[in-house]
Amino acid sequence: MLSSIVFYALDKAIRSYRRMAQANIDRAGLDITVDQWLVLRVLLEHDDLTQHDIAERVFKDQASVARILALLTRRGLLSAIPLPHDGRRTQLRVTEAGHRILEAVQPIILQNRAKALAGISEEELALMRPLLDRIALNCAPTS
Amino acid sequence: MLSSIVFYALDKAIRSYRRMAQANIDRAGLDITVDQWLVLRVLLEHDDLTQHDIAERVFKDQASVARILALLTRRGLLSAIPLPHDGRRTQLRVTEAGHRILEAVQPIILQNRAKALAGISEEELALMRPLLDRIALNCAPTS
DNA sequence: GCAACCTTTATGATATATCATAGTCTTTGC
DNA sequence: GCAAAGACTATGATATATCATAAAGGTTGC
Repeated sequence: MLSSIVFYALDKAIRSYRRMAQANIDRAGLDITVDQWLVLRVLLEHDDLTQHDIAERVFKDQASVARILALLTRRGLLSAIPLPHDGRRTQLRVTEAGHRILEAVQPIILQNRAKALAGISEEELALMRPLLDRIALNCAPTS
Repeated sequence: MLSSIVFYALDKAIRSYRRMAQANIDRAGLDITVDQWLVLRVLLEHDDLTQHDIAERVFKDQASVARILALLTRRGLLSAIPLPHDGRRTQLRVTEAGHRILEAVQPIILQNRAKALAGISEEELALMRPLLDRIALNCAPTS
């Protein structure tokens, strides 16, 4: 039965990609994880998000985001300045070091994607996308 | 660019599925994780595997498998009897309690898969499979 | 038989995933 | 304005992911 192994293939594909991506970042001597990169990337474009907002965008848990933000801040890739109008939140800004590492990682990410998708056409990707979205939708808590 | 978001959709689909699957197992009052279930399921059919063999089958790390096995044993779902011909290894056998929980989880897994794939045809799945396999192959360390 | 090598397992360190909850701050209803 | 409700962040507990390595056992060459 095909359905019984689709999830295994899905899991294997995404895990393989993540391992390869991380290995290539490491190999370039860049000290950042794929997940940290993803969050930092989001903050580059939106610096007024709550942890919950960030979590939604990167499809993670708020608790995971909190810990990733703490790590990014500890590593000097992110600065967190208290917001005057809300004592709970902080203004998150990618630092200079953060910008540098984002720029250094960017071409590696593009290479990784190209390598992962070698031999797959845009048409095939276009076929796959709605199916993946449908699975996510089918599994969503509210549905 | 489609390629830039395929991995996000992939990640989201598999994470959504895993969350839903775990939630349904929890809701049924069954105290086991999806990963533990997966490993236990493999051991049901093959009880002569090394941790490395198991890791390959479930696409995990040997270290992860070692910890999952320790947990399964600690919970009484698995028994580990030293093998006489190799002092490093043990004979892993699913216990009675292990069999019971596997049987209880099985129908839930089937429901989960059905729910996740609602509205997707076998033909569409058949299209997706080779693409996922191709991604995994493209990302494999040796390739 | 022994040394070198290989296999297998266990574990330390760190990062992430998840749930639950505590602590703090803000908003809303009245 | 105050109390209740809600929003936001931090953190504890546990599980998994990954790399590296230690520890122990097995195999091979000689």
